[in-house]
Amino acid sequence: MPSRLTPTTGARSSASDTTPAFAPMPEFSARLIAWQRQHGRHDLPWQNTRDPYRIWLSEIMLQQTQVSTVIPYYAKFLARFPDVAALAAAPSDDVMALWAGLGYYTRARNLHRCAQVVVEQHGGAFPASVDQLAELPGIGRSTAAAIASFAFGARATILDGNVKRVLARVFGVEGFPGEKKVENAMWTLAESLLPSNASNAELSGYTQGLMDLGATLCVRGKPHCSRCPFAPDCVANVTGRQRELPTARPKKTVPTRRTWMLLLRDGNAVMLERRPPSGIWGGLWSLPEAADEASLAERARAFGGDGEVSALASFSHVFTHFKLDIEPRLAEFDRGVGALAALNDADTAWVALSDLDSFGVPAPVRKLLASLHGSLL
DNA sequence: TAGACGTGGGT
DNA sequence: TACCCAAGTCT
Repeated sequence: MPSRLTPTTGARSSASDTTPAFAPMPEFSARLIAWQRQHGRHDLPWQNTRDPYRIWLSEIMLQQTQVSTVIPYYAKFLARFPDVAALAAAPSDDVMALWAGLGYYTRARNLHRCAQVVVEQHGGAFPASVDQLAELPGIGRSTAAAIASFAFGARATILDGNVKRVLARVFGVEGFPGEKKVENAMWTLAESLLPSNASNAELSGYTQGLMDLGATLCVRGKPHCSRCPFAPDCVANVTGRQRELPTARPKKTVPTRRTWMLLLRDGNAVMLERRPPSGIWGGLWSLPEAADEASLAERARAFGGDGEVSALASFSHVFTHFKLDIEPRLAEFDRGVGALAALNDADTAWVALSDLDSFGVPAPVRKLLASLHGSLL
């Protein structure tokens, strides 16, 4: 029986609800499972295991982050924290230091908290249900489904960027998927596509297939439709609208902020300051900042310097939602290495440039310090 | 609910 | 170069 792939507009009960309902494709899951078995990815570092800890760790790292970026971090974490108990027992600063450079640092704080909750409230074993998983810090609806599916063979759908792209194209879902209304429609569609009578292994393969199809064939730029199992039925392929689906995010001009950073140096050591727990780079160690040149000089004096600062090359760092112009200023300090440690407190640390790896430092700040380290050698 | 929240890779 | 955005969650 050929399936209907066009939107059945106006099929909803409410007349004011203009969201099109999409007819399910009965053989969608079977086709996807078969494709995944033969053409999907089977050798990623977090595959070929049912260990919820390893699966959970990978899923958190993979949130908004590409596979190639995650791989080295995943290896580092697993080597240092082989199980959830080891992670739960670690000092927060160690977790942040290991996460530094991966971005979205709330994930690291939630990762640590989640490990502690699993140990203290679940006896060290991750819960098997989607609902219980979704109650844990840092685990939302999609990640809960991924963990439950991979670790326990649960019947639950993910809805990540891959799935949104696949659904938008195959079923012709219009509208920016970041918009709540569109996302809700996609959740409903994704739920309707889940296989009804599948084994645990098939359900894991189905979930992996959704990700693999989006990541390897149904890619953003130029999808490889000739190899896709859904090509004959895909709305985007049939109508040549691969470039228009999914609907792009509305353009917005990103504002620019400016900050002055104090590079207080004493010999081979620099002073780091702990950032507040929330906001950009929350909980990381960075350079002391000020909103203008004069305030920075004032801070340098407060730390015991003579107020003389020299300009280093300015640079900018682009975030998703704003651009940050950074004005680094160098101030020399001369107390001698032995006296520096006595100046440290919970939020201040004099650190040897060679020891930066043991602190969680934002990527652009790390680069700035690395260039200084290089120039001192 | 829309905005905050990083970084690096692809085009 | 500049722009887009990736295995999303939280508030």
